[in-house]
Amino acid sequence: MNFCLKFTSIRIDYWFFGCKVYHIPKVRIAGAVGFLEALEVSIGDKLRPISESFTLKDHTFNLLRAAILDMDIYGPEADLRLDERKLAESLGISRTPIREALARLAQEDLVQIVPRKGVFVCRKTREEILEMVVTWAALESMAARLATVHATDADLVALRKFAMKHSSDAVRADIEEYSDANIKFHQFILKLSGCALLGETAEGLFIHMRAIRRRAMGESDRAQRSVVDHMEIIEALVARDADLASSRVREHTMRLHAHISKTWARLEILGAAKSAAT
Amino acid sequence: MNFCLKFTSIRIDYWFFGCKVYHIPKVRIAGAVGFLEALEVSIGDKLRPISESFTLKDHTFNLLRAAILDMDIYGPEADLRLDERKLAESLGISRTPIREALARLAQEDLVQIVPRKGVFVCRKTREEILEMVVTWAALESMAARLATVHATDADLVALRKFAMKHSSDAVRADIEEYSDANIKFHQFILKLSGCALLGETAEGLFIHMRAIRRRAMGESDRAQRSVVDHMEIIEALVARDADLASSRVREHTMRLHAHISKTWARLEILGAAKSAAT
DNA sequence: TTAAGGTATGTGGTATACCACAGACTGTGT
DNA sequence: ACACAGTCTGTGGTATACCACATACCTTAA
Repeated sequence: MNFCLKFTSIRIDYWFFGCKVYHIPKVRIAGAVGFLEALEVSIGDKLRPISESFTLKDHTFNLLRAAILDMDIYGPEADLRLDERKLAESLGISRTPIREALARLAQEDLVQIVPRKGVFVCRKTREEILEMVVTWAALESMAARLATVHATDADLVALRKFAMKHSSDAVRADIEEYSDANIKFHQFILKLSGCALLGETAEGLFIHMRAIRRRAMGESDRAQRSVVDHMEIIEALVARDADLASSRVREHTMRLHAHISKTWARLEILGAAKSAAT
Repeated sequence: MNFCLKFTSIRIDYWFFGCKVYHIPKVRIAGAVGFLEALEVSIGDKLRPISESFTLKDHTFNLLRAAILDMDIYGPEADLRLDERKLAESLGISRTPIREALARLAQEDLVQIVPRKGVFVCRKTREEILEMVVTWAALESMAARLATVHATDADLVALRKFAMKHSSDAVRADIEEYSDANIKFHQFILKLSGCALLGETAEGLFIHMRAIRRRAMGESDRAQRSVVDHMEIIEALVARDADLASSRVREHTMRLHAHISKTWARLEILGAAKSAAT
């Protein structure tokens, strides 16, 4: 007993505002059993819109972005140079899509393109990092304010559960683990705001913030303090107190700001070398 | 009597962190008068570092950006299509730098590149605009908070002077004029924060906000209300009251949010059509 | 030995040719 | 009339060739 899938036709006949309207035919299953002839199964259900117009430049962009995120940007021996031709060769594609990806990365301030000199991954100066922290604080404190209105009780329960689950990491001084959870906590709040743009805007800062938070977390008793702060933030959200939630989030992040401002001097030096190279 | 400028040499001999260290020679002015031989004038003072590496792609980027800003994006008959080849022809350059400029614009969400369909200027949906207003409010209210610390008294005097100078525009219902001044007022506050990134981040939203504010300004008595709000903001800044300044700025911008939310239905329709086309 | 000049090489910038696909148009058999 | 299929043109995507400039290196004359 065998089956034969027979397509009478699959054609694109109409376009509606740029969206394909396929003619999905019924598939007749012609087999040994007569009454199966009548059985018609639409395969349309199993057809996804295909990989929506995959392009090398987008792929390259995401690839490079992820690669930069993984790099130890602030390591003393980090290779900050990106060679278009080498990238092209190792990816097995031409320079064109790579250049467009790099152009986008440059727009995001992730890399700096210096004509006829090279493409360099951007290291941020201490001042720039401090400004990122401030901007992050601005976004997240607004997010907390909105969250007191838009978050459901269930959301907040989930947030508290998440925070408590990971508080033990901080106690165990499992920095690496807690650091990731910490970041997710803040992204959680951004999401609860119901304003996607807040999260998206913060996302651009996030790449650098990730390295920063991780580094700061290990210093002094910041992890323990962080746990307390987070709990207080949750309390304010649960109480639906917009002003309180907003200011607690802001102060929490600005404590990171103060910490960096006081503690980190080395970055300033690195930054100075970098800006001199510009 | 004639003079002859004789360059003994202008050479680039050393490179320091990518920065040229020129050998700027002394110029000997050889003329009829003997003692002029001894006179040495450095022409180094008149040498600017040349137009720092001008590139077509950057130029095109700025050009297109400005052009889009000038467009009546939300007009019913606006031509949202950008044709790479036509742009290339009218600018007299090839497609390559244009594509890279477009890639950057796409990264800024100013245009949308649809493979094999076209490049389209992005119209924002009403929801997206509302989110931009919220994000703007977040940034500017933080800026106001910082401004209470970082702005000098002179800065605030200048701000007040600026606001008062243009308040008459609002009274005269000179919307176009006042609208521009209004935007500058807000950018002024962002600048006074001393945190450049806040301003830069807001700049991305600004292109759309400009069209929005202008449009909203003409509706109901928003211009008059705006003048009052601005003055109250200035008072709070002068009083160095961070919480008050911050919340007044936020509430001022969120009033725009509420206004748009209530009033604008047409954009929703336009937006729907646009997103259907995606 | 030193410094001015020439030269080779590597880099990003640009122009161009060609591709695959979108989607409208035309024809053709029923 | 209508469904179906072939075809043609326009679009962005990609590969490639070549350019001008940056810069290290070599040559040569003082």
